Amino acid sequence: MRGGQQKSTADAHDVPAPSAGAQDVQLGPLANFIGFHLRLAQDASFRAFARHTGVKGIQPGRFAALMVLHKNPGITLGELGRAIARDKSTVTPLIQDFKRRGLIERRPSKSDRRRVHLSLTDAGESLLRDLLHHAKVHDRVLDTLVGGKKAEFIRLLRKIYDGLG
Amino acid sequence: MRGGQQKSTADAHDVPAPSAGAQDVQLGPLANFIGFHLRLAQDASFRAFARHTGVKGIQPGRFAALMVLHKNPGITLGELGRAIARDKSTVTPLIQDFKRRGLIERRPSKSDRRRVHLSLTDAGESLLRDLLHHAKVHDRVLDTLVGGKKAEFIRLLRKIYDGLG
DNA sequence: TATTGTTATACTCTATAACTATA
DNA sequence: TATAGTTATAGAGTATAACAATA
Repeated sequence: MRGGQQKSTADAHDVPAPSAGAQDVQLGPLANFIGFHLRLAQDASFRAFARHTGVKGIQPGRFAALMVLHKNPGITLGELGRAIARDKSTVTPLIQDFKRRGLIERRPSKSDRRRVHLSLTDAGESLLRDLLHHAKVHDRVLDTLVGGKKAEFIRLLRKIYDGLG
Repeated sequence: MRGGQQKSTADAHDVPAPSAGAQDVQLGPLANFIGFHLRLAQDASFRAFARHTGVKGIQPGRFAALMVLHKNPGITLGELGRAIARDKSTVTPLIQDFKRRGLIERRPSKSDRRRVHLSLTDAGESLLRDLLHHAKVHDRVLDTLVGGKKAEFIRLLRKIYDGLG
């Protein structure tokens, strides 16, 4: 949360864990709000993921973008933005950064010269594979925490973002 | 979430909904990652909440801080930071903003003159009640989406942030 | 020496608006 | 007129480090 996010937490002191030291703090109605717990869980998940991959300077949002590029070679900037729910003006600098790092190729469309088709380079694919490994390790921890309820849990999460969209 | 969030979305054009227009986009392993869905759900929830309360310039993080202040009058800045999992240097400007808006009172501790005890003013309590109303409306939507699985769902979210902390 | 809170600073993510070039 | 992408700019949220006051 994507928010707002934070700097590289990979080598940071020790970022306070959500709810750490909050034992003696009263939460009131908050404790019964799905949105509140959703925020804490996402925050924790983000930080944990960043501990794995932050070293590479790639955070969850970037990772998702790379994955979309991998699975949809030739996608345009606008399509990518819609896929990851970000404005095109947010996607442009992201793409520029990827380009600067040699992770993607830009191929101008022949049929519509306004468009640019994007795809991962070998370096991009390689980095993605590496990130995927870390992401799997990370998500295995989440899997363990969620236990046998994973399918149900994802179904509910999906209902939330489909329902609120 | 993380991290970084966005500007007041209350009166914005129409913020792209997560996964909107992503129908034809392939997600690959992402589709099976809890962390990915968690991020989308939190993003959607955040935006929906901001649609309700963004007008007041209060977003989920602020709301949570106000609630903690309400339920724990006299709490210190550091304690508040630990409760909402944010560094003290993040909390200071937050508190200053609350103060500027007349939402809180600062009472220097007698026993330890480094500390400052914080509590909501009448205006702060009033705003909180108002926000609480909006939050309830918002969370009722989430409740509906999640259906009878709410307790289980919150339990899993809590396991995630407790387990990753 | 250690802790509380402030300040200075910097970085990431995000968006709106205005623009260029195409269509 | 409408759309794809860029640029300029701004704001929110976050953190690290250095600091002053106090313990």
